[in-house]
Amino acid sequence: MPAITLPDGSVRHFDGAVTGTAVAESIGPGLAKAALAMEVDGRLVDLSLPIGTDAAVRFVTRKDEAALGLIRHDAAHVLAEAVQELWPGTQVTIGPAIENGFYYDFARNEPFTPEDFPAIEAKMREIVARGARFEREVWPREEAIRFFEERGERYKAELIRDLPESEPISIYRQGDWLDLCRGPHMRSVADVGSAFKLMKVAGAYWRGDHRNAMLTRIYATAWRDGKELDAHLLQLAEAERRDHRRIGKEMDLFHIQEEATGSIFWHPKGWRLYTVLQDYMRRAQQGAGYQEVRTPQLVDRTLWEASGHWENYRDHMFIATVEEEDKHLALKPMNCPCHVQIFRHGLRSYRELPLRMAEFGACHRYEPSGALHGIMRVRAFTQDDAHIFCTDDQIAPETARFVAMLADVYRDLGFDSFRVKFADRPDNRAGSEESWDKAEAALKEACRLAGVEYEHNPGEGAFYGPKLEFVLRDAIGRDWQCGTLQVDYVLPDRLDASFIGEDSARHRPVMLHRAILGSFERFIGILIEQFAGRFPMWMAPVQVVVASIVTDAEPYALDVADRLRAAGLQVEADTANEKINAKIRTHSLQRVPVILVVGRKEAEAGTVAMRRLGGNTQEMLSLDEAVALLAAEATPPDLRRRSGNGAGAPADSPSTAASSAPA
RNA sequence: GCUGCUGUAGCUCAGUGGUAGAGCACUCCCUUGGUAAGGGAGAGGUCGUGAGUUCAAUCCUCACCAGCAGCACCA
Repeated sequence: MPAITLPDGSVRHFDGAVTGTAVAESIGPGLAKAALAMEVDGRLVDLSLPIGTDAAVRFVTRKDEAALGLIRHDAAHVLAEAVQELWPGTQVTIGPAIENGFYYDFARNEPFTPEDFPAIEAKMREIVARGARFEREVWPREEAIRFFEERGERYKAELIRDLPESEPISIYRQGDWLDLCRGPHMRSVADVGSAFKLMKVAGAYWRGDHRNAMLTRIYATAWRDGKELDAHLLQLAEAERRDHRRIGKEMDLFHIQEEATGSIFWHPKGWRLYTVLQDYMRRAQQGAGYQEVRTPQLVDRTLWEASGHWENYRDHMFIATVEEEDKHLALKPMNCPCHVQIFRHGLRSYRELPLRMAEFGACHRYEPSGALHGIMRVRAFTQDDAHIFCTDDQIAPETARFVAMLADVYRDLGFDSFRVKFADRPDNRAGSEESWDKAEAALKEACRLAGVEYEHNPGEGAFYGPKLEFVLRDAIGRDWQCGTLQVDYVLPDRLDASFIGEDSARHRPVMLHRAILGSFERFIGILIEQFAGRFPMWMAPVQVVVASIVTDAEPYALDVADRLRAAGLQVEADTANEKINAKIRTHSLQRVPVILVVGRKEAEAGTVAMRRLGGNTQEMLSLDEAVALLAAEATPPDLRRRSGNGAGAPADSPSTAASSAPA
């Protein structure tokens, strides 16, 4: 006599086990028609599943977000059926729903190409139109293995073999086709609908392990209706429009060429961006009590052996040798061992702790060729790195202090919120279990005291310690992991760092590795995409262009540019033999935030006609007013706070620069 | 690194087994124009690199390099 509790709190009683379908029908024909699956006590299951005991039931309809996962998973089955119908002999493996869609990995000698997509999509639509019902069956394990092996589906057979004994072997049929699957599924393939699209083909290792065979994967996107599909495709187009590689080219910020793959040639405008950001970070660090240092690029392998990096990352290090000396020097892949060298140069007192040592550390790592990506993933990069040498007791306050600094920086750089992840011990790690216990507990406690809430990210810590990962969300909803804070008991021990305590005895400091941007290269890539190249005034590589209308106004245009330059602005004068329309167009496409137009009128009156990027109106200002206004807008947010902008201005008053950024 | 795709002018791209084309950008000339492209002329490429097939290769084959997508990696 199961009693079914519905989300509105009402309870329905049934004589004996009852399927979800029957429950839905008892509620009403509308729901019976709309229900795709149900949640029984919070677990998503097939409507056909009989409910034998009291339970809370919620029906999932197409309106429900949860329908997305079902549609995508069912669509994956439809894709697999379509492919096997078109190319018999292709082996199926797995095909999960993922963010925005699904994929299916196939084993086939001949890989698929996008040219195959129309045929596959047509076949999928045919299968959806057939509308076969999903039927779940539970098979004896041995029979299932034999069945798939006889059909030459050795991957499926392997999957079944590796399922735990307790797991029932469930098979879903859709018409003549069937697949091993945990479920749940909707009622029939017709529920998949038509809002799906095959996106790309790619290789993928069987079970994600690079030692295994490479399968051929088809990615697809699937949604509840065509409108959602279109919105998603639009979002992809938007991401492409913002691609930092495209914008970097368009705005002449940087380039990369074959002779230095993975390293960046920064052009003047890109380097301007870089130095503005670096200057800002330098001020932020000074304000937060860091001491800046600079350490060697080339360091003998013995130091990397001592630190443990040689053992773990030797293959990813650039090695330089000198024939006369039989020495192996490594281009430093990171800064921490060098910072320890400064720390241990001379006796340290507990009075010096916490000691915050910062470096814009230029590092080189031999990244695998397939990992390189524009300026986001490179082989030569500069970290906004720092190490805090402190005692156990100082971990919590230093964590709080760091998180506060990081939040300020992110806000100034145009990111209002971030998430935190807690990454704990990885499989491949240095240090004893005890030290890991201690480090993880200390970091957790520090988060608690600092009021930092985090998600768990198991097994993703650094090899020497657990870490907090700080994740930004950009203007179009993408996440970027940038900041990090890592607790390290291992390195101070390996490199024998110590300080003299109050008790006159030697003690080991803890090291906190931390970064806010991560690397300048990657972060600038993120900024380019975040702003789509339309930087706030203070970051813009060219802040103002003075455009003359007629030759007579040329001397005045040059004067105006000089005045702005003297006020510290990045300014260009455009006195080319072009119409003003063409100049406006050129500099708007270059995403220059402010264009000052000067003709005869302005030259005579000592004024400028100001036009802002994204607007199509002009404002007439005297030259003095314009210089004062633009210089104020171009002031970095931290300096604006410092100068106070008048007494009593709130520290976090919205910046004019930000408000002038185009919508 | 793995799988697949791509590589032609500064940029975006077309094209052919008989040694190349467009638009934009660039240079010069005309034009002095008031808020997203004024007109004309010119210059610019050993078709990623190296081998092979062929009477003949930018085009076909192979290798390498680089880029793109995904996977794997990311101290």
